[in-house]
Amino acid sequence: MPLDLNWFNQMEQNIPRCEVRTRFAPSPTGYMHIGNLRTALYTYLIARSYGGKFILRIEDTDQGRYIEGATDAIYNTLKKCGLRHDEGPDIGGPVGPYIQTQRRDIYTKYAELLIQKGGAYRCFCSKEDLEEHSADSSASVKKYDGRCSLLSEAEIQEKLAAGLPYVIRQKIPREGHTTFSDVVFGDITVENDSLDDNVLIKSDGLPTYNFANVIDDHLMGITHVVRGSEYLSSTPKYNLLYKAFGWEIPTYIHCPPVMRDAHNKMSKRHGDPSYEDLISLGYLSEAVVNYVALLGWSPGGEQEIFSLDELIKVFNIKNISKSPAIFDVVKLNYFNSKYIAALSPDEFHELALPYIRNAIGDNDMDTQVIASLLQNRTEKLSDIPSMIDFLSVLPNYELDLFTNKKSKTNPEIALEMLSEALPVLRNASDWTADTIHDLLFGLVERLEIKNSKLLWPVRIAVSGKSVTPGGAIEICYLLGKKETLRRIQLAIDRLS
RNA sequence: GGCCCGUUGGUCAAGUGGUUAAGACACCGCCCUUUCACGGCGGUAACAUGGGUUCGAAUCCCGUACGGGUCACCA
Repeated sequence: MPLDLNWFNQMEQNIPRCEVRTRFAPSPTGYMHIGNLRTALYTYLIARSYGGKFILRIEDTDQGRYIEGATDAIYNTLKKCGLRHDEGPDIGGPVGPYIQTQRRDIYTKYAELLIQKGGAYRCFCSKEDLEEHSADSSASVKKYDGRCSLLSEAEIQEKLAAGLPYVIRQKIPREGHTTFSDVVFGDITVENDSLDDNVLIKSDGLPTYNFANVIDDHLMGITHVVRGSEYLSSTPKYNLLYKAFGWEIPTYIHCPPVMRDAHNKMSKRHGDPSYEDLISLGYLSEAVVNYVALLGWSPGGEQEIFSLDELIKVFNIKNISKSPAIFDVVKLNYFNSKYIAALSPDEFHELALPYIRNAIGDNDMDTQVIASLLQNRTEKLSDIPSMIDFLSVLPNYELDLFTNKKSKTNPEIALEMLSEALPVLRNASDWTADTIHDLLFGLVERLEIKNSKLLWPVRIAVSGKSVTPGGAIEICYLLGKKETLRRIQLAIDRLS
């Protein structure tokens, strides 16, 4: 069947030119892991920093790994992170479709074209044949021996007529070497002999990544290919493909992996958090994005807190690191606490409220006050319940909590102080933080003591914890008069 | 195993032949403080290793070690 050259010309004419175009091309195989998110971020940043376009493409050619709903997870994550795409399956664009399974015919046609150009060939070897061939060689490397590339036209027609299933393989030159240039890693040269005749079109008719990414990147006018460094070793093959088609080679930017420790990449299997996991743990999207940007890239200066817009301004491909970076949740905590502290009181209250309710239930407490006490000491929202659980239920605390050398108190002194405080608080005319403050500080004055000598025992008695958000006064206020008096009385009873 | 790539404090990292080798997190100490935290100040801690090249190497070259990636009809 002759190829329709007009069709190819039309495809080529549709390609946008003369602007920077990048693409994020995930497979819908599950959740968005951190390495993926970072690749998406860098891809977005490169497009935006050059004033170019950021394209989303779904690579779903492996139907066996397809997971329902994964595509939505991708849209949601990109949206929440502020990585707005200019073209994609959901919003269309000039070079769609943007879902690979919908481009099936395109790949088939280009594969035929490539065969005609001598860059590919049909392979009729079955899986069993392949096993046999590799069993021949003692080496552990199983490289296809290319026997089907030697088939005569008559033999091919015969097999085709017989309805034999086949794949289309890339025809790699036996000699010479291939060099490609990567912005991060520099020039890399490999012997063509070390490359395999990989499958381009599978027997189900769908392309492999090896083929689809080259076709799509070209047809979609992608100028900067951003991807993980695991693709470094197959990039020479892609260059050979571009060369066979006579296409311009894009700029490559390979990013080093994000690791869980020195030896392993971040992975769900090891229980490492995905983006979604981090959000549900109470991390702010902006903080995650900011932190992730700094894993494998450095702005050079001393500033570390950057909004997305600021990142666009300072991002530079040249500063992407070659070596893997270990994801450090402790440092993420720091970033998150910074972002939480920078929230307006109302914003924080709104975000924290579900977590506060989780700890205090329907209790009629002033959640605005609770939030204000929490805001500058919260690393992640999910820490909140355990920080304020004492407000609803007094923990069983040890009496030696009353001992504190800086406040110069111990159980004995605590008993004395609480016995003084109880009647004073009982006589409170109303129950505001100001009133409680005045009452307790009046007592401090009367007893001629350091205020911490009184306030430490009171705080322990009403909270039952050595570490609390807020001090004695705020806690008494939140608890209400009745509960405050009950807890102090309880402490006195236990100390007596 | 072959091929490719990497290696600055515990972690993220700056550094591109001459620096007291930044900064951040973490850690430790001090100050502040009604606790913790926040904030402020200070401190401990690094160029994987052996050879070159050079007047001079974290920076350039070679080897070694260690680590990562890849070698699928997965991406």
